[in-house]
Amino acid sequence: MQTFSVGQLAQNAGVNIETVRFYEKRGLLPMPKRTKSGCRQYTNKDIARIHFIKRAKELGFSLMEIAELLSLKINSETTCGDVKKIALDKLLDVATKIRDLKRIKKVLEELVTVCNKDNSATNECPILEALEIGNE
Amino acid sequence: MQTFSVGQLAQNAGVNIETVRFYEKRGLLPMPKRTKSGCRQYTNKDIARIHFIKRAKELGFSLMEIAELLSLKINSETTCGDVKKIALDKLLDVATKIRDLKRIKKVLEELVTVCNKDNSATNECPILEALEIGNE
DNA sequence: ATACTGTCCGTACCATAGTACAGGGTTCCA
DNA sequence: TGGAACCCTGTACTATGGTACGGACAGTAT
Repeated sequence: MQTFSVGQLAQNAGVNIETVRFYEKRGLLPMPKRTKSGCRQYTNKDIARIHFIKRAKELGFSLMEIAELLSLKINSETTCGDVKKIALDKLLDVATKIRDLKRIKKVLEELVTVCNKDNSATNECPILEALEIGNE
Repeated sequence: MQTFSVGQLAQNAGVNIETVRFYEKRGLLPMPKRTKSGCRQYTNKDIARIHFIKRAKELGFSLMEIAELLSLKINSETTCGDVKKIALDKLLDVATKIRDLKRIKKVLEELVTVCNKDNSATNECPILEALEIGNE
């Protein structure tokens, strides 16, 4: 089976070498086999694992949560329901973030629309005023 | 005019005392007047300013950007257009964040829907499988 | 042989947004 | 007059997700 050095793994997986070691320290990557001279030896599984980590990060999981997911995976005593629960929690988080950002977006849009005078002094800028007045 | 100690300001504005001093260090709050004994003396304006900061944070501005907005306000040479530009930039950011999160949400929803077996071992969990297969 | 590249490890550092704490001084009230 | 409660400063620490660097080996190329 093909093996990779840490540099090759990093290249293939699209991360930094330092990041690979960082992930290892954080328990996201298993301690790899070493060559006689002590260099890390990786396989395709490790590339897949880094892809998994990147994908999970895209999905809004923190490294700690990803470590959790990966440990669930290793420890097969846990059920699919456990994983589902984590995903559901995350779904809730994401939904909340979207809701909040939409509110933010709306205010910004209103502000930008109002702010049409390009050369008025800022002490009468509607953005600042709106933010100042708009606090509860 | 009524004045407030740093503790009272923190209380009224809903932040920590340390945060008030932290904001001062970062240039978000002006250096306040001091009593003879050296205690900071704040006014309603400072409360409003912290509300402004909190509001702007809610709107997705970083402390650095907020400092920028606040300095624009003080320095009246700058125009409303400058402020508008910052807000427009932020609007773009926010729109991107919403788009990404929606994508994430969709994937999570699909995953959770698929994951209906509550007692299957994790080595056949569709979420983990989907994440592993789902990398490009 | 020696220079170059890659890897090793540990440590320190980056930004962000604070929080905590040590070791003092001040103010207030009984 | 003494203690509680507040304030002062500066520094160090938290978490997150890495990045950078120094000094030492290893393997390869010319």
